Amino acid sequence: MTLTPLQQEFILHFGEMGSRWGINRTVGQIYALLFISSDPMNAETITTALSISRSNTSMGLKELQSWNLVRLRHIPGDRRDYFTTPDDMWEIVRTLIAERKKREIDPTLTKLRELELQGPAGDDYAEARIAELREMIEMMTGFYADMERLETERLVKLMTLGSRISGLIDKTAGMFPALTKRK
Amino acid sequence: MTLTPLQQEFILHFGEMGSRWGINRTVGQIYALLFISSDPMNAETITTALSISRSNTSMGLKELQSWNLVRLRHIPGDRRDYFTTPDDMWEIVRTLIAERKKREIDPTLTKLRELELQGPAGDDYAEARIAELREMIEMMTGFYADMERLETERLVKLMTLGSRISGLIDKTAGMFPALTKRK
DNA sequence: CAGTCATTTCAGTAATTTCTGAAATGTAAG
DNA sequence: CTTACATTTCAGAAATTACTGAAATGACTG
Repeated sequence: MTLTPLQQEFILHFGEMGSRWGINRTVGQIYALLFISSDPMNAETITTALSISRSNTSMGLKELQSWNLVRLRHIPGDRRDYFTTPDDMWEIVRTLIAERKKREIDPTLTKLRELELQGPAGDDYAEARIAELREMIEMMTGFYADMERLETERLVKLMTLGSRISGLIDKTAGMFPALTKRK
Repeated sequence: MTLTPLQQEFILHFGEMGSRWGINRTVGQIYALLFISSDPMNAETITTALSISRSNTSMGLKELQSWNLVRLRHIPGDRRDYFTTPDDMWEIVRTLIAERKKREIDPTLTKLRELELQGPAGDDYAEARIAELREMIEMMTGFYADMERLETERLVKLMTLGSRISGLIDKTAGMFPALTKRK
């Protein structure tokens, strides 16, 4: 397994970015390798391609599976596990956002609700800030949930609307009067 | 400086989440403390409130300043630096997204463009994947740039529109025929 | 069911990150 | 210019995270 210079550079970059993305270097590299490889790969191939230990590969793949970022494949007559990333880029992005939300936002939303349930703590400012933060997160996760339900086709349309979105939003003021009342 | 149980729990949670958010525990705690405190705080107060070292506070505040997440304030007759978080939650969210984009996405976008400029590397699949990834990132950052330009009022409207946006998007097909042609 | 191959687990080590205390630097006031 | 803080820097210690090799487990095959 030899990598082209292009693959090398791409993989090394993902490794370096890993820490910023909340994964470690090897996990980033494994993902990058699978992402730019047309065919599924087994653990042994990954191990030699990246010059890491077999056990490291195993743990990295486990991590990627926990993120739902890789697909397990099998080849007839070969009992090794093969891995790929989805072909569809939108599927990848959706998974990534969903998983990050699950790890980075949901626990905090839960905690904030918990704190509010504990009732007045005699600290009006803190309580108000916590409520405000919770409301903000709820609004954003609510919007995300709506977007998640849209088919890719419509999502693309929305994203490419650009500045025309502005006028569109205003038009809705008349269509849904209930929306115009803001606290 | 004594913290209420509510403050304590909130701060500890932010500390624990810190690593998932790409900051360390004390940076998370300092931010949390400032966020739920009505008045600006100086480094010494933060240090004792969180039971950390003065130097750690200094470094943490530097980090938060590099993220643009805190504001420096001064009190007449007091030459110490005081820190707060913005009152406006939307400002906080905008900053957070902008900074994460800068750290987590922009470097990769740059690298991908760089790789494409290096010309054909004789690996069609990898090249196609890299181009596809770049296009996806460009579409999303482009959309983000558009959203960033919207005033908060309109952004709130859009976010609360939610799935009702769907029908609206379809209507635009007639309004802007150019948009309907997708590759 | 014995042998072979694939994967996982795990204890120890290596590498990295975070934190501290002390010293250095900066800064305003007298 | 000196004193009195305030803040930053930085080398080493502490804590955490990542990685490896060896052993254990699992799973198919003949």
